[in-house]
Amino acid sequence: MDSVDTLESYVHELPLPNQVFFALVEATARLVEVSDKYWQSKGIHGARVRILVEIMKSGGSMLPSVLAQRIGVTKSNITLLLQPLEQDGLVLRGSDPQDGRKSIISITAAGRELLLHHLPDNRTLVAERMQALDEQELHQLMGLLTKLKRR
Amino acid sequence: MDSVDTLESYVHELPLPNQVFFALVEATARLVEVSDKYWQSKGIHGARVRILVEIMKSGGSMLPSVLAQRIGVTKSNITLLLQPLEQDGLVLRGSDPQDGRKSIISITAAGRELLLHHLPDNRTLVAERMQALDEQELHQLMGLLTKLKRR
DNA sequence: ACCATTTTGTTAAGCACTAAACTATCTGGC
DNA sequence: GCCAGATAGTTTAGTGCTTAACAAAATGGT
Repeated sequence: MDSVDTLESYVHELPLPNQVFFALVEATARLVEVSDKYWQSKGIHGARVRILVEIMKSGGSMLPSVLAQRIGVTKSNITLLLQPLEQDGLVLRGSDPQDGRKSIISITAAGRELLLHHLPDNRTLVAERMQALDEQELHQLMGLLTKLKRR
Repeated sequence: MDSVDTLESYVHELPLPNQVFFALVEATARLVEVSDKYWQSKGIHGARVRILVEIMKSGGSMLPSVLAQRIGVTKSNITLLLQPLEQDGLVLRGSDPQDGRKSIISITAAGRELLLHHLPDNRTLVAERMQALDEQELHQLMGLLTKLKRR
């Protein structure tokens, strides 16, 4: 078996772990697309919504740096994402009296309004796409993903 | 229970399908990062490797348009991805004598070389990160993902 | 045989993100 | 109390992708 045959068969005969990897990527991409398209259709920037949600989870206000870490983007990106949010009055920027470097970002009434208005629909939409799995299967999947994350 | 409490609890008490959704996104992002970092460390553009693999899967040559569809990017992106591949001599652009619009992209010996040299390592790396799951669990996960994709 | 329509690929402009360099502020060791 | 280093956030330049407008070539109905 020369190298040509080796490569040819190699790209076709995928080991199980790699098969699962590609299946994960594909399945997730489809679901993310559903969610993204929702926000897109409403003219809302999905990543900005995640900021609002994260602020809510932290009790209504938090630092840009923590925000960046939680959401998994760079601090420079957070700067760029916060600008229009502030402009649109969805978040408010305060300053930490103890530390002049820090900005305390808090969600406004308008920000909460946006979440209240759109988040349920978005989540329902995503949940609908998961209906292929029943509750027991969802728990099973959750367990496997948790295990995968832990290693 | 006023709207403030509603939103506050809402962001914390995530329904199971949405929990699973976020777990999927997170787990997949980690795995993709592993693979991406590999190509990055080798100074190779990951998306371009996917093109080479896809050409191999199609028997050594294919059209840019089909490539775009298989890989899941736009045709304009394929144009941009193919340019450096051609420049580096990893693919070759031929023309279809039957249809002057079409370009037939084929992988070169150098392209095959690149795959032979790097693909096994990359796949091993990804597979290692899946070792948290045994074979039975991998089959289980694969089954759930397939079911999820089908609907 | 001709022209409207479709298809293939490229070009141009723009968007979301990153990495690196920078500014401003704070901290700890002396 | 000072200053070297660390930390928070911004700015700038660049990357990878998309959408929209485009050019070239093929197709099909009349």
